[in-house]
Amino acid sequence: MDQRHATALKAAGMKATPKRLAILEMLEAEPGYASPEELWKRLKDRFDRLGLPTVYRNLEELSASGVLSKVIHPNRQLYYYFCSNREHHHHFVCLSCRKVEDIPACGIEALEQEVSKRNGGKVLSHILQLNGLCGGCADNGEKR
Amino acid sequence: MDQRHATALKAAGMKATPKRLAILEMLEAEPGYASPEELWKRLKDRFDRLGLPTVYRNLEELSASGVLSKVIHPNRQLYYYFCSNREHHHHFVCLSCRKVEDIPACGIEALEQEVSKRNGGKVLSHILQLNGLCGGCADNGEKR
DNA sequence: CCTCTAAATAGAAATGATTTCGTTTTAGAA
DNA sequence: TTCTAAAACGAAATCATTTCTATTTAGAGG
Ligand SMILES: [Mn+2]
Ligand SMILES: [Mn+2]
Ligand SMILES: [Zn+2]
Ligand SMILES: [Zn+2]
Repeated sequence: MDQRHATALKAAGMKATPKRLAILEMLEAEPGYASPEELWKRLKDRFDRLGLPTVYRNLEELSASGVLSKVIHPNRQLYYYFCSNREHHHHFVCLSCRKVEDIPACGIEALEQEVSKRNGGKVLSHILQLNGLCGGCADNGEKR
Repeated sequence: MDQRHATALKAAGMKATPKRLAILEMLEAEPGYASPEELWKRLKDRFDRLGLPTVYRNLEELSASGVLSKVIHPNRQLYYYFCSNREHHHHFVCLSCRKVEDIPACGIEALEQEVSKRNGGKVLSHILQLNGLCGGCADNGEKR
């Protein structure tokens, strides 16, 4: 049992079930993001029974509680990844190999202030994602 | 017939059909974003026949050619809006009243360079969106 | 260790936004 | 006016995601 993940789950107010731990282990081992169905196919060998809705539900709950992160993908399907960096930061996502890399800083704070000042609005959240090709994929002619 | 929109369509290599012009007129009059079905319901009175797939198709094509913009919405459904500012810029989207406001500048360029330099990757596109409540909605206690 | 209960899961079925497809209509070039 | 590729129709399909009800289980409390 991975104590780190069990602790993270408890901190999020969630029970540390074997299936949740398995999902976290699998996504942590992954360098990039994965879809619910992919994770399900790879995990269901390790359990007598594992429903696809359970994977969907847990990924969403884990994402909502901040244990996992969700990708905003052009195809509008759901993908999740694991990032242990608790600081506020953003990610570079490779659309070819799915690798997710940290972006150390962003100038969002200035933008938020600008919005508040100019329009009187309130920024509740922001999305900043760079899409492209990572070093490896840019070298090959790959695309997509 | 709105010559500006007809010209924009021609510039995008698309035929200036009455339905496309109607979609553009309606979205331009809108202060915020709208869903395909909403637009369809409001437009089909003005045409003997107007199919929902036609609205979906045109919105997607207009978005792909840059005449319209697409919202990245938390509920993962499709929404589009019209913005005549041809400069590269981003938007503040109110999740309550759907208003879309321009964000004059962003610090993305520095980030892109950082990514290219550090990881050797190539940024093909980026998503930057601030979600929240606009001035009017922040005043009332509204949410959602 | 037991007990107990709210939380988690199973799995079949439903959902519904979006897309597909074969046919018909039309914009606009010639 | 003619002609053709593009656009639109609209019923049907798609399929990722969610819902629902019954069953199981994590873990708090004793
Ligand atoms: Mn990260
Ligand atoms: Mn704009
Ligand atoms: Zn890559
Ligand atoms: Zn608002």
